[in-house]
Amino acid sequence: MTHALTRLTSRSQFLAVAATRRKCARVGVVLQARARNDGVAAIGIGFTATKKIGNAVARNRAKRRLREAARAVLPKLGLPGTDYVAVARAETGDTPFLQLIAAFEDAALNLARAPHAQAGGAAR
RNA sequence: CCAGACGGUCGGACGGCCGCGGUGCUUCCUUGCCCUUGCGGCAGGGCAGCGUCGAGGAAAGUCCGGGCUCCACGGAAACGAAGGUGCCGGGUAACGCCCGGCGGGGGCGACCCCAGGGAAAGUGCAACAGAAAACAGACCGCCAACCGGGCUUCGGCCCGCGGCAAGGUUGAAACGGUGGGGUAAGAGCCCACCGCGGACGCGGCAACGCGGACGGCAUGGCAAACCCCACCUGGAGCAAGACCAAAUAGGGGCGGCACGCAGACACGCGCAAGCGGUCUGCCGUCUGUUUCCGGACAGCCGCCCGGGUCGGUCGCGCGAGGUGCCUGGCAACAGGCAUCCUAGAGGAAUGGUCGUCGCCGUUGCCUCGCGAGAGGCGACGAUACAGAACCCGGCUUACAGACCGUCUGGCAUU
RNA sequence: UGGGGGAUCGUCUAACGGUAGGACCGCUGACUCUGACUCAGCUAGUCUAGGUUCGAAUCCUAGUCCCCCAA
Repeated sequence: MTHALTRLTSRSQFLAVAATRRKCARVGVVLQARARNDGVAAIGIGFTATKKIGNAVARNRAKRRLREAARAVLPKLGLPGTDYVAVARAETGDTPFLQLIAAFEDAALNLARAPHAQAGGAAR
């Protein structure tokens, strides 16, 4: 089954995902996840690249490659109703693309195995 | 052929597969409004299909100049503060930019570099060294002609009053330089040449250049020290600004309901129960510091209005525009004609990936050649700087490489 | 995006345009049986590149990096 992808844009959305502390780092990508628990099945995805990656050209290129990887992976392996944030790393721009996709898949599966409800409703 | 100078152009190509943004048309779905209720009209949204367009020479740094928008000011000018610019002429909407010229410096040369106004308006600065660092002065020195004194072997010697600024030393810099005359020794004291200043003449729009009577050396340096002079500048910035406009809270208005308890009444309506009215006491909150006393507010629901946040729309792509030709001009540039319309995103599109090729470097093999080398095939590596964010004119900085034109120096050949 | 400020030994700081000074740290030596304290000495710096000036940490220009403010 596949689900529609919606883009995360605002700072508050990124902070909400980061606040769950659920992340998985692989070569070329750090993936964060947060279950929204709002009944909407769509998968949210946001991309970010820090200045450590390089200049604007390098940052945009890293985000574009992550978008392509997310488009290939998340409709199959992403959990419905979950927001993901993909963080670019220094090697994102020149990792072979198949390797980048494999890393993305591995990270998505790893986050899917972890206890789901606890991570999302963690407002303590 | 080698080395170099200047100006300009480009800055990977093609093809699969999968995608993104704008826009036009079409089918379908959908929201709101309007009515003449119809596969109606208007405005908008969405999926899909087809067509079409989609980063740069610096998009960068944000160092200048403008457009545009809002704010301030009645208009204009002058003065002042603060900041900036600074040879002359021209170009430009404007500029700290560009072009041409002048002056100074560098290079054999093509050519390159220079914040390059004023130091006789004033204030100030120059460590150390040195006698002295800017109204000159005299440390080491030089002199013994004049005046005075002393000694004397009668040649002269010494001292004082003095004269001098040539020589020495230091320094980044020492009050013109060289030579000769002159003198007691000296000194532009005199002369020649050089340097400097320079009335005036000539050329040039001007900066300035050429000549130069005469002067007799004056006016040392620093203004990217303060400063003086001339000229320029109101402030903020598209996150400017304009419009539409949730939920919640609060403001204003209208309507409806509610408007406590007890007591009294000769009040109104009603047959009555009762409802309302007036008065007194009590109760809630706030307030005048407290009491007394006085004042104010009272709750709920619905609708409307204006402000306004999240959000959205516009601003936002026809312009000091590009290209070609002609005309004027040394040029920057200007004018005319023709022709073209060419990105508009919003965490931010213009790509991701694969293949083939090109280009460059290293290297291996083969062929040709006496040789320098040339060609072919392959392997590996590299393929730059960098992403519009309101727009335009400049400057600055970054950049693998490729190409074109003009010119200079050298070598060879004719 | 716009505005403002800064850069000096490893760290924190001084320095009218004239030899870059101090404190802490580090190292060496002395003192001590040893360590600490103390004393003496040493090492080490003007962000980068140009320019003005006789001379630049200082003045000017360009660049690099950092910090702060508004939204």
